[in-house]
Amino acid sequence: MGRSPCCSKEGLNRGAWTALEDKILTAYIKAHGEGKWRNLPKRAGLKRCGKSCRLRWLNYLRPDIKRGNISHDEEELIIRLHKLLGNRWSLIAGRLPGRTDNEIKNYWNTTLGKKIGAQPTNQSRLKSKPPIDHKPTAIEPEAAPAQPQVIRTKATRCTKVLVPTDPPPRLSEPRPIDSTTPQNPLQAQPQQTHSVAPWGPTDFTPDYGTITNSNLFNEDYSYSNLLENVTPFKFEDWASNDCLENNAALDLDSLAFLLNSEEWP
DNA sequence: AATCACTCCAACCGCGACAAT
DNA sequence: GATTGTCGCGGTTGGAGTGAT
Repeated sequence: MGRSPCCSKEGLNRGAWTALEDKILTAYIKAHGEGKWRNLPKRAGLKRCGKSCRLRWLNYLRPDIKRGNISHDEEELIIRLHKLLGNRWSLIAGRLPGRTDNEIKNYWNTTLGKKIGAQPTNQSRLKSKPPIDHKPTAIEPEAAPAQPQVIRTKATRCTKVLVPTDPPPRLSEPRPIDSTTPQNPLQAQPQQTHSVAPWGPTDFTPDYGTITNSNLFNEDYSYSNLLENVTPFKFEDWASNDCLENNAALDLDSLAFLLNSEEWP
């Protein structure tokens, strides 16, 4: 494609961030919000490139970040989601509140990859080292498939969202799934990007075609994300949360079903 | 105590996708 | 439709920390 570098690297700090830089970045984002990463360093007075600022904020400075001690539940969820999604760390991280894609990726490469006998993504560094002390664990699949089926979802950006002033009507009944509706909402749906919210102000017609595999997961203003924003849920109860009385809930139920399914790879 | 081997994780890099022009 | 700018993602690397010899 031929891209110019994201920023001139001359005169910029690199490597580990100092406490002062962290403080400046945090203060700036608290005052002005996230975004406009390219201009942020200049405005904030940081000698860093915008990308670096973004990464530092997202992976380390964000106030909602949970650090360390990945619980057994989280670990299990990561493994299941990885089976389902492959190395889509951002999507996996999206289902683990407070965890970052980088953290999950690192955790996978250093811990889980060995635990479940999968190839770490960082093969160049680990290829010469066989997994040490590889003992079966409770979460280890008995016979890992040679080629796990991975659904290649695609996260898309959705920057323009029309949010109706009225909330979507609550559905009293789940929509019957007809023969043309994929049983797996993560599968077989053409990629769609919404320029408006999936419901209309007066015409809310739930459809698996409007909640797609991508916007089910991405962090944009997707329907499911809006619901999450209204009622944040913990992943432990994400499939049973009462606030999800609509097709987003169905999608989450479907996902929960898939993750719990023995047949799913 | 010194050295080596290895692990872990923060940070960097390159690229693709999308929006704006 | 082509080009340019920006953002976000996944892969990779550097180096600090730690354990083994």
